[in-house]
Amino acid sequence: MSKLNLLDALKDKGFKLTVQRRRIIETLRQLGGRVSARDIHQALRKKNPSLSLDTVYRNLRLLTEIGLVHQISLQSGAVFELADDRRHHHHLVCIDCEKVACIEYCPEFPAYSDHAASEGFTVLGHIFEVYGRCTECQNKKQAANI
Amino acid sequence: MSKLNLLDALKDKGFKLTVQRRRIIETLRQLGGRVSARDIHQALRKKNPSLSLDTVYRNLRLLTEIGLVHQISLQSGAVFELADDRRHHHHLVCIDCEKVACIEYCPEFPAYSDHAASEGFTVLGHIFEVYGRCTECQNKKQAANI
DNA sequence: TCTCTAAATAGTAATATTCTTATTTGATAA
DNA sequence: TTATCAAATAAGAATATTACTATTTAGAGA
Repeated sequence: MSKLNLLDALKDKGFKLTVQRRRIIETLRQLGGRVSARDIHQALRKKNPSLSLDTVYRNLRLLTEIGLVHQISLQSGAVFELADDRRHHHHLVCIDCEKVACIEYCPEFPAYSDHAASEGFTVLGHIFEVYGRCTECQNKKQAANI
Repeated sequence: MSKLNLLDALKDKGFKLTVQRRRIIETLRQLGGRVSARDIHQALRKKNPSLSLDTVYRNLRLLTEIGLVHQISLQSGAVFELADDRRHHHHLVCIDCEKVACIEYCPEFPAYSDHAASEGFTVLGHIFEVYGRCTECQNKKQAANI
């Protein structure tokens, strides 16, 4: 999804195109993947000192909920990335070392939208994260148990 | 999964069976679904004043990561429930009114474990949440736009 | 363009969650 | 049973995230 389409998508769903939202999306794109709310806030504060941290959080949550942004929950806090830079995907998080790997898989939309419809829900977005152990941490674990 | 099996599962994965863990699991069962870390902490404080809130958070995260507990991320904070009380399931969350509905669907394990394996990951658990709008909030939204 | 209104924001306060470090404890093996 | 040690905990400090409220603003329509 291009930048324009992102803004269109926001508008289509009935949300306003505020300057803050434009800037947050722009910054998500500029900084690349896996940035925290604080990262975005600090980057934007340089030129727009009045930007509220609350606004960053509020919009990241909104963008996540309507599927335009991916959220990755690490122990150290949440990080985000635009959902449009590559094919829709999710993440593997190592519970020992916090390493993140991309997983080229997404729970298929039709598979659960039917269930959602039966509950009267209109689906907008989702969060899907897989937890496990990476190769190195599995080996460490085994070595410790010898 | 019965209570004993839960404890066995913890042990099998190499985690210690501390009294705090037993009590947290026991409380999750007693309080039923969708309790917050604070709920659990307060319930246990009555009889065990020294229990640390940090311990509750740490264990809820661990239990979630290894798939024994479900986490639901609401705007007001995260709530949890044992994964064993009924068939494995997930949740629909209304982004307007925060209503939660159960969705009898889970991204099938084999479908993504292959992807995970190719990255060298051993899968332990996952978080899957669907965001959307419930019937009432869709109607409100439409009424407002007339 | 001007007005109007619900939605969004800024600033700050309040909570929620995680981190740090010294101490305790479950599990293992002698 | 006892010693040992990595894992887990308690307590409190530090961050992360959300809530509250007065004010501003995007978008719709006159």
